[in-house]
Amino acid sequence: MSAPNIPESEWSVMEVLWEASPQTASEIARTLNQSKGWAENTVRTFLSRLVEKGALEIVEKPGSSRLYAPALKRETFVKAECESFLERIFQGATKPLLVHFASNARLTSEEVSELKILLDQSITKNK
Amino acid sequence: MSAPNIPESEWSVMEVLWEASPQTASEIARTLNQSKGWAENTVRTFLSRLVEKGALEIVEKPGSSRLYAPALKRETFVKAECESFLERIFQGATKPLLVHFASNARLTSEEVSELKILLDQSITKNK
DNA sequence: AAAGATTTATTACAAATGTAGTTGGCCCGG
DNA sequence: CCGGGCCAACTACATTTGTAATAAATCTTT
Repeated sequence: MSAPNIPESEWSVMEVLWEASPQTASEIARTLNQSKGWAENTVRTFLSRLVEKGALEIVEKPGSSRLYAPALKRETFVKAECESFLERIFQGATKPLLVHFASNARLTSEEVSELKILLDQSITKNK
Repeated sequence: MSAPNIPESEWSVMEVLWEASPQTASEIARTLNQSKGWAENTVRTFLSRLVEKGALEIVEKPGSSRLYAPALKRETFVKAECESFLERIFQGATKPLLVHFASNARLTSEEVSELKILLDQSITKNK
């Protein structure tokens, strides 16, 4: 099961749960009311949609409110989003993307060193 | 005027015009029919929507078909898309983004050298 | 000028997204 | 046992996106 496609507002809901889970709907709603000003029912709608899409799981707690938790790791979603972004904007070519972001980055020299190591490792580990 | 938000299919239309412009609707439609299988009217719909959004300009040619051309450079759109992506997925932090893509990249050593130079330049040019 | 071809404009319509409101149960404190 | 609250389910409704079809205007060619 790969990561389903998730629109922006639902993504915000996921973030809350990746931060801490499981949580009840009203906990999540409270958080998002603060950060986004969304009404409780709005959040509940997003929760349902996310469950339908298989992005969230419900933990039924007999006798008390349900708990929601991510069905997939953030990693997985990030990977999917990155791929589609790369495809969409840079025609799948990683280098121009790196050029773009590297040109606009503000990095410390430690960060740069770290990235250089990664780059070296990425040298044609093409076989 | 910053870049309007453009959905995926409209983006494809833009790509055609960034490749070569100006072009008539039917030329564009022919191209996209080949690459995407879209009907001529579909393409014409996207063209109108893009004009409304201010992403395309019409060059009226008295006595012959109109020509369409991008109102903004691809660059500008790419920049906007990149920013929102960075924000959305990496909370605005460029380094993790670079790490992600660098880790998955397949690059030649020339490309790596080039990128290293860019990285060096990005070292705290913070003042 | 009439018919056909081509362009442009208008309209359609379903699915997805953003943003809730309303209704029906169930539990708790009087 | 009754009224409030909270939770879950269902319904609502405007916009945007994807995907055109149809109608109207225009140009072109006998």
